[in-house]
Amino acid sequence: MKKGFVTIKDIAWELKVSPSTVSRALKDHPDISGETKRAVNELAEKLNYQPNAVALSLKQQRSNTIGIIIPEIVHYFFSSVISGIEDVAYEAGFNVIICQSNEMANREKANVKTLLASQVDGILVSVSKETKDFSHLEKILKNKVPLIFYDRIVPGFLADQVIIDDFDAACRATRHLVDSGRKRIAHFAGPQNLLIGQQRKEGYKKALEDAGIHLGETLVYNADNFEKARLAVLKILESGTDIDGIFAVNDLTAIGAMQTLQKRGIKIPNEVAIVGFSDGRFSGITDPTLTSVDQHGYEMGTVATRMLLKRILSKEDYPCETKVLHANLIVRGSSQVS
Amino acid sequence: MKKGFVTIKDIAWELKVSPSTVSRALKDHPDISGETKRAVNELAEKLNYQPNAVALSLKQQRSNTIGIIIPEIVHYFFSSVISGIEDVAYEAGFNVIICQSNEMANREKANVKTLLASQVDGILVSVSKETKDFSHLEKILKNKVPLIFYDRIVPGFLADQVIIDDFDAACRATRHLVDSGRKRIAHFAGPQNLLIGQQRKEGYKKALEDAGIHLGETLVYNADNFEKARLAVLKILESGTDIDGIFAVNDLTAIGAMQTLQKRGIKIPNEVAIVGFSDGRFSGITDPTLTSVDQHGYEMGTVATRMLLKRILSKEDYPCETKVLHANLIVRGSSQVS
DNA sequence: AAATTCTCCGCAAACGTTTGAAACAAGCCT
DNA sequence: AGGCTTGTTTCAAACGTTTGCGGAGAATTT
Repeated sequence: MKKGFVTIKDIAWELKVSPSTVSRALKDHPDISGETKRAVNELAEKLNYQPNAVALSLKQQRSNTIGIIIPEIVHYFFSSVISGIEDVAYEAGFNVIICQSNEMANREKANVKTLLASQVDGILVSVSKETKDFSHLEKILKNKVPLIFYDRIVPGFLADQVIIDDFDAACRATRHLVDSGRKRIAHFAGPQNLLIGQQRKEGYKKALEDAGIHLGETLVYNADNFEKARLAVLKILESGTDIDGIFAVNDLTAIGAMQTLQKRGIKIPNEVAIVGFSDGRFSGITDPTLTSVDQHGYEMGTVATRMLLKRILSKEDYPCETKVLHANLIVRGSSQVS
Repeated sequence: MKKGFVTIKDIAWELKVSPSTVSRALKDHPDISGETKRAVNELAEKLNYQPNAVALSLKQQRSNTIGIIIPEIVHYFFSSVISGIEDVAYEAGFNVIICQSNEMANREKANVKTLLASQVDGILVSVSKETKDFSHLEKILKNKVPLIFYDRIVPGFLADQVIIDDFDAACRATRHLVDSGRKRIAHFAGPQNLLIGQQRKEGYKKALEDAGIHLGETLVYNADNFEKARLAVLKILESGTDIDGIFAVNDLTAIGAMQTLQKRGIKIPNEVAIVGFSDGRFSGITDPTLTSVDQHGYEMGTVATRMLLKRILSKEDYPCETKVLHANLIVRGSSQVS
């Protein structure tokens, strides 16, 4: 009464039957007479009865809740992953608890603790950039809670995972530049201690090799944000280096490069074509619009969640799975001479 | 054992004491001898005991979880609100369940149901654009669950709320244009059935009146996205309407306007100055950078959560509160002749 | 008429934890 | 010795729900 919540007991008391009868009536158990069922359901409806999910969790040792650990929700990619997760989870009757690590290892550790204490039935993790030690993740498995990595995985860690084929996507992005006739394509690369940084660079190199363009790393620049891109472009211009295309590790970098080039009067895409990678929201608002790789965050969320639910609902153990999602190249104005 | 979780009973059994003793020992109850306490804590540590949050919730009729209903997480503003909420909530030992309404009324209704079933201790709501009927929100209060509105409120609904002073912010944004010498300032307005649409337009009109510029609504255009902004600008140019400033209802609109003007060779900010509103992520990557209003999403999240926690933790009832946050105008290149 | 089956329902235990009250032992005061 | 207090521990009930088992009564079979 206190909290204003109607319980099975309230209904039982009102109808002068036992709680067990009410429970069974509500779930259409064959042992209960039609008469009783009708009365119970009617009253439940009238009193607006809502089963207490907490009590249920305790009873059946299953919280019907899954936990997400995510680096930073403010990124378009990650928030679309969340949307995918939520949709599948709610569809299956699961709640979702979201924890942000904010790219900090100890925060991530605390998140794991929180989620385990909440008795989540499974956890989806994208590890923070800072995470070096994985004992907290091992603790998850030790507690027999299913764990799925999405996007940012831990190489060698035995768990299900769903990732983007960064290498292939980078390769196709670069090939697109090659196919449109570019020969001197630069790469603005991300940090090489991160897998995505490596993979995207390797994809770039592979595409060039395949095309018989032997540049090695002579046109690879270390630039993974707006400002660094600006500086890299200035360096290119000042050194008189000849380029006719740029494949950037992310959209912000691509946009920084594009603007700096434009300011110097260089025409995009005619003189230099540009391809970005994945940050989603920006590609439509630049001028010209930015060719980029669509990382399919939403799809990644749905796939990862389905893998998790499968683990949760299956009784027996089965080997770890890895799903590789293919990213699409979305060709827009920055690489297409119209 | 099954789930790999250590319970108080396991510890009790191992130490041949009762569960109650263990429970009290863990919370340093004075009734328990130092000897026992030490033994219990030691074993708990060793076995990696984690209190079962679900059992706790059931026992103390408090889940230590708060629910958030949010229109769409992918917007920068909303995701920063979430960050603010999370930080304060976790600080206070509360979990957070996030539900997206995706701007759909019936989805929002389902969210309320989910959250109530999860026995959340309080709910933070930003209503969807579609919501016309508020019975589901009333149900929250009927169940004596505290409810706080943030950003998108329901006028006349008796609940705590925290909002931005849109009127004032719009007024200051417009005044900034006036102060920099602009006389013919257009407003690209949002839908007038939404409060923010109205308020921002009124703020615009107020600033002009204050400055003795009597334009009425002659320069108000209905445009609240990238494409509509493009069309509105074309209309202005074709009709030969003279403008030297634009205050747009959001950043995307501002950017659409800016690009279209630039394509026609009009210099920003020299010929037309532009001010946007709030979408956060875009303002730094345009050329010139975009003057805009910072909505302080993170702060809104923290403030709203503190209000909620106060409600949850206080025993007695007190009148509803409304907190109005002031938004900052961030002056950048699009309105400032350097 | 007795034995069996069927229909419907309640009892009690369980999930993990907390907590008021009771129990027990030991030590102290009359 | 009986009555106190003091210190430590256990008992039992409770939170809301589910579920195996048993039981009462009626209907059916033998």
